[in-house]
Amino acid sequence: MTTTPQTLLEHLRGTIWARTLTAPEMARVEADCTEHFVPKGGFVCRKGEALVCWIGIIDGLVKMNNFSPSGKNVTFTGVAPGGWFGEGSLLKDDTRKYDVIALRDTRIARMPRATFEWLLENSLPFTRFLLMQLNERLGQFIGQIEYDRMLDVDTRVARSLAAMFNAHLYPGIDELVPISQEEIGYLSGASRQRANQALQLLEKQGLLRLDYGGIRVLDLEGLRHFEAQSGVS
DNA sequence: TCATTAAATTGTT
DNA sequence: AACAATTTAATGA
Repeated sequence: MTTTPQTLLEHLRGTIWARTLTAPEMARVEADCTEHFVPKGGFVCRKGEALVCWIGIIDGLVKMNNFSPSGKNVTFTGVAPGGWFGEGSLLKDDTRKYDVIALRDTRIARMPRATFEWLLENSLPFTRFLLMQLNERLGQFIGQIEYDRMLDVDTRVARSLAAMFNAHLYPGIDELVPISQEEIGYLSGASRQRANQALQLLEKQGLLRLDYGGIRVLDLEGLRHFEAQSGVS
């Protein structure tokens, strides 16, 4: 089983955006990126911190705590191995708008801001990747604003998983993500029991399959558009 | 290689 | 939250 990338370099070469870079561009990325370890429960970065890096997840799992301007709306977004985040604040030359917390022991990669901006100016495919990712996030937020019944745990679980797989699935990586149901509970703000219940519902609908220690996504679109059903059909 | 044990994860109450 | 059942990982013969 090839579950986790072993080295920083291997991971960088396996990401979606890296595959579109030229050799010289890739060489600089590999030279500039550094690897860091964050223990379970630790902060990858905190709200209000100065922005210095674009951060990617090599191994482990983190959650982003996003606060809406109104202050109360706390939305959990998980980032799985292969996902990168922080570009929004980097582009706006702003401080971070959220806390990022490791749900388990996690290894992260940090790309210095200068490298990020250099890529942005020199690589069109990289820019295109960022546009796609920003658009995905925007769609998430709109969805959460539009439906005020986002209280449905089933829906939240489905959306959380779909969001993680957007970044993870494309390059033909495994559709199996090693994440325990307890961690899914953390991500969607529910108890483990409730997460289990939601997952079983989603499995019944053929959107995913439950494995020991992991989830296998069968229908990403279905997950993304899943809505809780009020009645029996 | 196979059997036993321990640890982690999951399903249920 | 607590319990039982199941799966994986680890250990030793």
